[in-house]
Parts: sequence; structure tokens; C-alpha cells
Amino acid sequence: MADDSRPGTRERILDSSAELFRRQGYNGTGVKQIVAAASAPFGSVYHFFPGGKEQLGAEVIRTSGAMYIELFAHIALQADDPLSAIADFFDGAAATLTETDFADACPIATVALEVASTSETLRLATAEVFDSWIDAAGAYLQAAGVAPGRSRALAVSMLSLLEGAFIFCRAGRTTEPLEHARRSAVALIGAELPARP
Amino acid sequence: MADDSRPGTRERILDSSAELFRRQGYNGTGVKQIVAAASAPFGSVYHFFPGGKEQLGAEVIRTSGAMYIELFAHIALQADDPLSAIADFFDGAAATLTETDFADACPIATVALEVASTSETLRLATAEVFDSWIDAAGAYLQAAGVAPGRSRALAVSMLSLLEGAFIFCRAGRTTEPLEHARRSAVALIGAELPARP
DNA sequence: GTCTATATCTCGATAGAC
DNA sequence: GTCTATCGAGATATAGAC
Repeated sequence: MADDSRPGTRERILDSSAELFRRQGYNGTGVKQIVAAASAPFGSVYHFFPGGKEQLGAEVIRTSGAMYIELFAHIALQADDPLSAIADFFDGAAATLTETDFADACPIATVALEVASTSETLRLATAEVFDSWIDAAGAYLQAAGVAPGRSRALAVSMLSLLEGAFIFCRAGRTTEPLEHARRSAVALIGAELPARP
Repeated sequence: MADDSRPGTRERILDSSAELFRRQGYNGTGVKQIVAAASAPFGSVYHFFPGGKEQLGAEVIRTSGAMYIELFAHIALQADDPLSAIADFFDGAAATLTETDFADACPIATVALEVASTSETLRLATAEVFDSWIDAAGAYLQAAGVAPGRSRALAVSMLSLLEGAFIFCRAGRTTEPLEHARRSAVALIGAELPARP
């Protein structure tokens, strides 16, 4: 009888790849390192991903992107109001950074910058994910009361603050930039929210 | 008689490396590619940089970082006021992005994310550069009238907006995020500047 | 100092036994 | 589907002729 509690080989490869790409980037991670981390045979990568490393990368980008939206949704559900939800998300990101010794920030930013000018397939995958984030954040802000014509611009600015702060945090091994970014994001969005009762 | 107008081998290696690291990252750029772009013999890299690729990387990070500060200083000198200087810098970054087919954004961000958890030597170089940027931007904002206790936080937020927008611009091949980030940066800083006559 | 040839290693990918 | 052996190409780095 099979051990259904243990993820299948394909899923383990996906999970290990996501973690390694997030921390070391795409070019800095070898297929051999991936299969070692996943405790999978080398050939399985090419069995499950006939397109090789690039196909694996594209799939990791998309699944990681979807998971990150769900993480925000999860935090937003528990918050009292939209501004607190945003602050909580920034705080959660800072906590993750500290817990992982500043390894885990954005799941796809490193890869996005690496492939932007070198792999059209992977660039498109990152573009789609970022678009989905901006759409989701924009819809969330609009539901919170931001004017429809301003929601997308604010979503982009909020996510830019997050992504930019991630770079400084990882380089300097400090969560201070994320705290400044959080405060600015809240100020920026708070200024375009209808006054609360 | 030597041709003094042509940069020396060492400088050509540094310049080519800076351009390639900026566009493809550190791991995505090979030493062979660098010497080919610099029209330099392979051995020269190890002659001028005995520490190999890592020493070359560290030097590129520091010189690129210093040049980027000078670029901002140059733009700031020509602007009428601080808020225009900031807007001009964002606009210039967008123009560079368009001119280079979305290849040239931040000179060190890709490398910074790649090496943050894999090379302490290079991570420290990126941290020093980012610190110098934050210090310079903070001093500039303070001179413009921002309260001393707020200048660093605003500098970090402004640079985060820039860096984050760069990621989205390169991934999506559009300068739209940079325009939203510019507007947000101006709003954020304008709100903490003393009213103008 | 310049340049080439090469050593050594690791990469992504494939073939084929089981 | 699992796993190993191996391929050819590319990587970084070094040795040594000029």
C-alpha cells in the first residue's frame, strides 16, 4: 500500500525548485541540486518536465505566484480592515525574512530579473504572475473604497514598495527597509481611502 | 606612442562586466563572455583580478554604485527643485529602459538578489552600495527640507519604489509601473516638504 | 603584460537497464 | 516510472610561451 501522505516525486521536485530558485535564483540553481533536495532521481526531472529546466522554471514561477496571492488573501481575511491587512502582510514578510535568515523574500523576483533579457518563455511567465498580483491588489483596493481610476496605480506602488524593500532587506540583512515601506504604503493608500466612521 | 583615448584593458573588462551583470546577472554571465565583449585576452581577467570572477564582481558592484549616485547628482543639478529632480530621475530611468529594450534598469539589483544568500563577499559589496545610496538620498531630502528624523525612511521608500518598479517594467516590457512609482514618490515626499512660496 | 592552450569541474541533457 | 551512467558543452581557473 502506497504512502499517500508523502508528496509525489513531481511535487517534491516542484517544491524544492521553488525554494532554491527563490533563494539562489534560476541560473544559480542546478538540476542536480534540485533532485538532491527533492530526494528524486535525476532522470525524473526530464520525465515530468520534458522541456527540461526551462519548463520546470516556468511551472515553478506560475505555482509560486498563485501561492503568494493566496497568502495575501489568507492574511486579508483575518485583518480588521484593508489598511491593517496591508500592514500585516508587510509584517509577515519581515517575519519570514528573519526566520529564514533573510533568504525568503519574493518567490520570483530574482528569477524575473535574471531572465528578463535572456529567456522570453520565462519572462512571460513572470510577467503573467506580476500582472495577476497587480490585478488582485487593484481589485482589493477598489473594494476597500479606492477610486477605480486610481486602484491600479496604487496597487503597483504598493507592490513596488514591497519588492524594492525586499532587495534592500536581503542585501543588508535587516528588516528596517520593510518597515519604512510598510509605513509609506499605508500612508499612500490611506490618503485615497474614504474617511472611516 | 600609445593610444591614450582607448580605455585600458582593465577598464574595458570592468565596463563590459558592468553591462553584462546588469542585464543578465552574475551567474548568467561567464568570464568568456566578458572578455569577448571587452576584446581582451582571457588571461587578463586573472591578471588584473587575481581573486577571479568574485573579485571582479565586487569591483563592478562598487564602481557601478558610485556611478549611479553621480547620475542622480547630475540630474539634480539641472532640476529646478527637489521634487522635479526626483521626477526627472524616474523619467530618465524610464527612457533608459525604453532605449535599451528594457535591459538596463538598476545596475546591481539582479546581482544583489542572486548573491544575497550565496556569497558573503558580494552581498557585502551590494549592501555598502545600497547604504551609500540611502545616505545620499536621505541627505538630499533633508537639504530639501524634510525633517531629519524622516529623511532616511523617505529615502528608503523612494528607492524601494524605484527598484520595485524596475522589476515590473523589465518583466512586462512597459514603463507604466515606473510612472506610477514616480507619482507615488513625489506624493510621498511632497507631503513632508515645507510649503513652497 | 599579453595571449593561448589546457586542466579540471560542473552544467543540462540523454540513453537505456531495470 | 525509477534510477544510473555517461555524453558533450560550457564553466572557472591555471600554466607557460611570447
